[in-house]
Amino acid sequence: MSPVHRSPQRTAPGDRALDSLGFTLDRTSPVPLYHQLAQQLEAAITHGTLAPGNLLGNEIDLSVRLGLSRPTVRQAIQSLVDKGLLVRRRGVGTQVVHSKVRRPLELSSLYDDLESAGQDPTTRVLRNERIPASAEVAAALGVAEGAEVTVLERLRRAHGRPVAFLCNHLPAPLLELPTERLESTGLYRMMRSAGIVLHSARQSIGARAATAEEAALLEEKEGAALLTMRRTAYDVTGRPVEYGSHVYRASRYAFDFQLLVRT
Amino acid sequence: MSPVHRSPQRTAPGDRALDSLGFTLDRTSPVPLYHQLAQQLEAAITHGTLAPGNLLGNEIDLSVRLGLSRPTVRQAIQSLVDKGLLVRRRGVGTQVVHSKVRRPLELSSLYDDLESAGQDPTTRVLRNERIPASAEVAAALGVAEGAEVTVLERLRRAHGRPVAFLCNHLPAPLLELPTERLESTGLYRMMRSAGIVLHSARQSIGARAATAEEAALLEEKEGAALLTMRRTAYDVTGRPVEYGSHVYRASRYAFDFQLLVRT
DNA sequence: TAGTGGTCTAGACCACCGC
DNA sequence: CGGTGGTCTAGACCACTAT
Repeated sequence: MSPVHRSPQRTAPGDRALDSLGFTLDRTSPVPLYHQLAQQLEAAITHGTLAPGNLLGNEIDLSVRLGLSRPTVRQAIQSLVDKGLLVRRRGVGTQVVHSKVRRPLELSSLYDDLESAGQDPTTRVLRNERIPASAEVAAALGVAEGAEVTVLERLRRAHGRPVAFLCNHLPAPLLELPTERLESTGLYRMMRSAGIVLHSARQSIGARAATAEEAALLEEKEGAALLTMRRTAYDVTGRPVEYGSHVYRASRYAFDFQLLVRT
Repeated sequence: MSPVHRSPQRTAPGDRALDSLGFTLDRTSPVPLYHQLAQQLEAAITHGTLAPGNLLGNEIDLSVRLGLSRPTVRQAIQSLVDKGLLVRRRGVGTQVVHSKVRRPLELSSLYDDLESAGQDPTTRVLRNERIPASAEVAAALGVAEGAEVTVLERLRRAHGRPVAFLCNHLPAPLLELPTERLESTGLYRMMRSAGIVLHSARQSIGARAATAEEAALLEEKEGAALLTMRRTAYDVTGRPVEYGSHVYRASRYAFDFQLLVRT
């Protein structure tokens, strides 16, 4: 006479695939329970164990089966809804979204710099010095004109061919940027390990024709279409910590990302 | 001997500006309490009543003062953290982010089509008919090649001058798209009022040189740099509902948005 | 050490959906 | 109508930060 009664395995397509999944929760772990659950659900979705359209089963049953409270289960589910992997509908249930929708995780070039820098693509530092801030840079970084800033110019290659020219400015007192580490580690990783916690960035993506210098550097013809990106990044205190001005070879690069619709 | 004791008004800069704010909560309203609170907090931030750097006061006090439970207050605060308006730090408190960080709400061209279509910018429909799907369109929309799709070609102007050429394909059975309504209402609004609930979109932004036809249409020179955007939009069931292929005059248009860093 | 947000529990009632 | 997620409560203990 258990308080929970599992209905006789409904084999209708797209139903309760969760029943047979073995979830393991470690209450001694420092990882929050809702996060452990979310990770395992996400893995099950990624591996196809939880197929698109599958219902997750109602939250009450789920919490009883897992030995968790309902709010904790909801928190796990909510995090996957926020990632776009699950959809909740009142009166219906929670189901896995169809696969086409969730292939590229999201984000744009900030992610690119943040994670994949110095990997498959190689980056060569062309310039790395401290100079007085120009009016434009000073305004973007919120420092006084003439204040010392670090200027960085880098050429990024993929498969041996140029992809982008990156110019970045940072307040000089913020951190040291030895060229060797920059080439192997990537700018954002270095900022993070220097204790700088990023909060957000404002970006503007545009296009224009290549100048003669840009063309030479990127192995394009003068006047070729280039993709441009300007960005100011802020840390959690709201202080601007980086101002970037990048140009990409449009013939070899595009910004790919996913948008979730705010409901 | 009240269980909560309010420390003597600290007047240090950036502290407890919330004390004097009058929040009104209506328990008979269909609007959730956490949402009412979030809206009023957001308004206070937007109007500057809650200045950047201001601490919000701890969640326990706040919930007592408002007559709400702590989880409800947390839910309100969390929604503003997700929007990038507030920052929480354990052991410190919750504070308003600095203003530069939060100027443009976020989103890119999906928002543009979703909200601002048919407003200041005017849109002229150049083509609106039903045709058999090409291989490319069929693949993008997940329909059979040759299935009936609606093709839309529009020219968008701002301040009387061309800004973008928009080409969209939709599964024909999805909805009716009378040209007159399209020009006044915008595509996404029409989809929404037809009961189509959007979930997400995959986008790719690139650049290339203008063809002769595009140049003529957009009042640019042949070979001028254009910004391009390709997008597939999905509804909550994961079904593709729109495939768009847009070109923008780079000299008069850029994608502007804010990224929040996933922590 | 005191104060903050982070996590978690065990209930409750309601609104919406599909049958 | 029964089942689902949506909202809300009133506690509890823990981890981190600053002083």
